[in-house]
Order: sequence, then C-alpha cells, then structure tokens
Amino acid sequence: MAALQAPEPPSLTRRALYQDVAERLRQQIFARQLEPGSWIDEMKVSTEYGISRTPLREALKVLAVEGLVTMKVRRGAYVTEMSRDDVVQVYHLLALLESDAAAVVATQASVQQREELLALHDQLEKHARQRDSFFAANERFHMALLQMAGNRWAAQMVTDLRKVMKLNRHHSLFKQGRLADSLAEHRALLKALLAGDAAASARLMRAHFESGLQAAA
Amino acid sequence: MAALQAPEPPSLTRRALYQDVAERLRQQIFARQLEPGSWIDEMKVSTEYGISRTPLREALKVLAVEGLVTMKVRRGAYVTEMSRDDVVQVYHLLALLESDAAAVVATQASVQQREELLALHDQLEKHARQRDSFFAANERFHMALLQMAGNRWAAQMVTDLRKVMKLNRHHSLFKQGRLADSLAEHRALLKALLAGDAAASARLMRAHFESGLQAAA
DNA sequence: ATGCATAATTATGAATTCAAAAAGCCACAA
DNA sequence: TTGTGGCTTTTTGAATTCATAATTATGCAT
Repeated sequence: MAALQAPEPPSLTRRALYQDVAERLRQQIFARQLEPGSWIDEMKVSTEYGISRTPLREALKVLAVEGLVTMKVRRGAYVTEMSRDDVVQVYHLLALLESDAAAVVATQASVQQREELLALHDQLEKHARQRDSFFAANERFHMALLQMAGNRWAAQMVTDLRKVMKLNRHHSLFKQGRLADSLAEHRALLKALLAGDAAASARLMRAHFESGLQAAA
Repeated sequence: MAALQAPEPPSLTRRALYQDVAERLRQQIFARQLEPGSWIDEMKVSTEYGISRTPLREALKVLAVEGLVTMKVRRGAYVTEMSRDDVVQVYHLLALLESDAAAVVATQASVQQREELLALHDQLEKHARQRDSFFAANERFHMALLQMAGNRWAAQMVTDLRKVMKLNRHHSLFKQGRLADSLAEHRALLKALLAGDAAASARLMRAHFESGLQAAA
C-alpha cells in the first residue's frame, strides 16, 4: 500500500503505532493542515499515512479525550473549535495551575533548579526577536517549572491544556509587541522565583496569563 | 457468540459502543472487580461482554488517557496503581480547582443556584448514616458546584481526577468517623457560599480537602 | 420545476483474520 | 540441581472484511 517504506529499524522500545499517529495528527492540527471545525476523512488520512483505519481510529479516540477532536456518532471526527468562552476558561485554568506551581517552586527549588530556570530564561531573552523560537523557549520554561513543582498530574493537565490552546488562531504570542511584554513579565517572575518569594511568584504568574488573555481576546 | 442477546431497542441517539464499554470497565474498576495493578485480559473481557476486541481496545485507550489504566507496549493494559504520592498530588489539585470554583460560585451564583446547593446539602445531611449514599450525595454536591462555576474544562478535569481517586482503596470517606467530620466541614462551607463570602468559601474548601487527605493518608 | 419516495453510494462501526512479539514449557547439558 | 536453548502457545498489534447507518443521486408524480 505505502510504496517503498524503509524496513523499520529494530528499535528496542518502539512506541505503539497509534501513539505515533496521534502525535502526527496533533502536529497537523497545530499547523492548521487540519482546520478547526473540519471533518477528518479516515480513508484519506489512513492511506496518506500508509496505515489501516484501525490504529488511526484509536488515535482519534485519544485526541477526543484530550479535547483536540470531537467525535460525532456515525459521522466521524471533527477538529475541535475553541469558542471565545473556551479560551477564557482555559486561560483561567492555566493561570490557576501554573501560579500554584510557581509558588511551590519558589519555596522548594534547589540551587541547581534555580540555575536551570535562569538558563531557560536566558534562552527566552536570546530569542526575543524570533516568534517561533521564542514560543518554543517559552513553552520549555513553563514546562520545566511544572516539572520542578513535582506534581505529575498537574504537569499532564497543563500539557493537555496547552495543546488545546494551540487550536486558538489568535494565540497571544502571535500579537505584535506582545513578545516584549511577555519577556518583561517573565523577568519579573524569574526574579521572584529566584528570591524564593512564593506569593509574588504566584501573583506575577497570574498577571502573566491575565495579560496573555487580554492579548488573545 | 453472546447467547440470547435482546435485539437492541431502536434508541435514537445510541452512544458508540466503545463508550459504553469504557463506562462498564470504569464501574468494574471502581468495584474492584478489576484490581489496581492487575492485567486486563482482552480475550476474557471481550467474550464476557459479548463483543469483539476492537471496541474494547478503543475503550482501553480512552481509559489510558484518563489515567485509569496504563498501557504497556506489547503486553497490554493494566489497572493503574495509585502511589501515596499520586494521592497527595491529586488531592492538591482537587483542592486547587474546587476552591477556585467555590470562590466563583460564592460571588456569582443566582438565588436559584444557591437554593439548589442548599437542597443538595440537605441530601447530604439526610444520608449521613449510610456511607454509600453519603458518598453519592457528596459527589453530586461537588459536581453541581463545579457546573455552577461555569468552567467546563475545569469541570471535566475534576470529573477525571475524581475517577482516579476512586482507585485509592483508602478513600477518606471510608474511614470511620470521617463522615461526621466531612458533614461539619460541608455545613461551614455551605454557610460561606450562601453568604457570598468568596475568600472563606475557598479557604473552607481547601480545608475540606486537607482533612480528607489526612484521613486518606 | 418542485417535492417526495426510493435506489445507489459512501463512510462509519465492529467483527474477523493475519502477523509477529512475548511468555511458557520442556528437554538436555553442565 | 540449575541454567540454557529451542519449540509451542498465548497475546498483542494491525490489516482486512463485513454490516449498517447516513448521505447523495435518481426517478417519478404532481
């Protein structure tokens, strides 16, 4: 079916196919090759990927639980459309979860961890001119903070919420001038984190999302 | 295969089979007919349910994203085991999400909604002697509060987190004497909610989970 | 031409089949 | 007795096949 597929290297712990398919679908959704609201043609995608419909359908169910796609009985899968309300609600949740994480990290982080945050922030400063790499560095910083807070359930949730946020066309960081603001907010946040000021860290993180929401709205 | 299956009534909007299967699996897990750590035999379950492996496997992937089961490559699905750390982390998250919801409801709830909370609390008082029905009434109260807070993403998260909490054998409400304490905490919370005191509502909700965690630990 | 009934097509949902990895088993040697 | 190699069975992962619901197309009557 798929012409000329290289014989799989004998990878030791190969991930399940449906997980690879799920990730590939996510990337296509984020890249807007699959647009919000549009129907996902199982036949088309499965032949395009060179697989059968079975693992594809499993992947779609995973994305449905994550919220990236919506399943309609007897009429297939659709890429989720985020309403204005959804964006507000998800921002609120991210603010809640991440400000809590910031307070924890400000209190408990080791010296090495604080150094790591500083290094990640430097990356942010370095990429202040390129939107895409700034975006990536920003995500690395936020996820590192979550990891340090040590709550794997919270980290997983934030990961999922950040995925659905990418469905939103008007992502805050895509606004002109928002990068500089975001960077300034990050500087203040980093300072509070390094100083071990939990209350200020939480407050600044909330403010960071607050202004992010303003820009997205 | 399945002997004597009643012909499906022509239900108008029948749910997809995999969703029914997922729900049935959840109930079996909560009832400890499938024990944490144990392997889920696809063959056994599918013949028991009178279905093929395909919808079962789709259901398992859904439960895996929810966290109720864990998939291991090439060796199937296992019912998730909650570590002590996991329990602490999930309690922390529930406290965070629900205290936030309580603050919102205290501020914004309509008269009808406040009446509904009162009615739900009365149910709680009424079932203070029966553990299982108290548990159910407790869940109804908490979920109603979440609905009133109006953040469907948060509500979905709390729903999922409460599911995984049920994996924990030492659920706080199963402890002797905990019912009375829980009820007292609820009374104080309800008072703050009805009075529209957001700060107190949030604080009391956090305290409620705090003591729940003490009992579970 | 328009509306409605019915046939053909298409897509989803689920069962079955097939391939291959892992686990279990047994014989045999050290 | 214990450990190792190879054979068998079991089980997972994925493709294929089959059934049926939904959609589209077609034809007929008004």
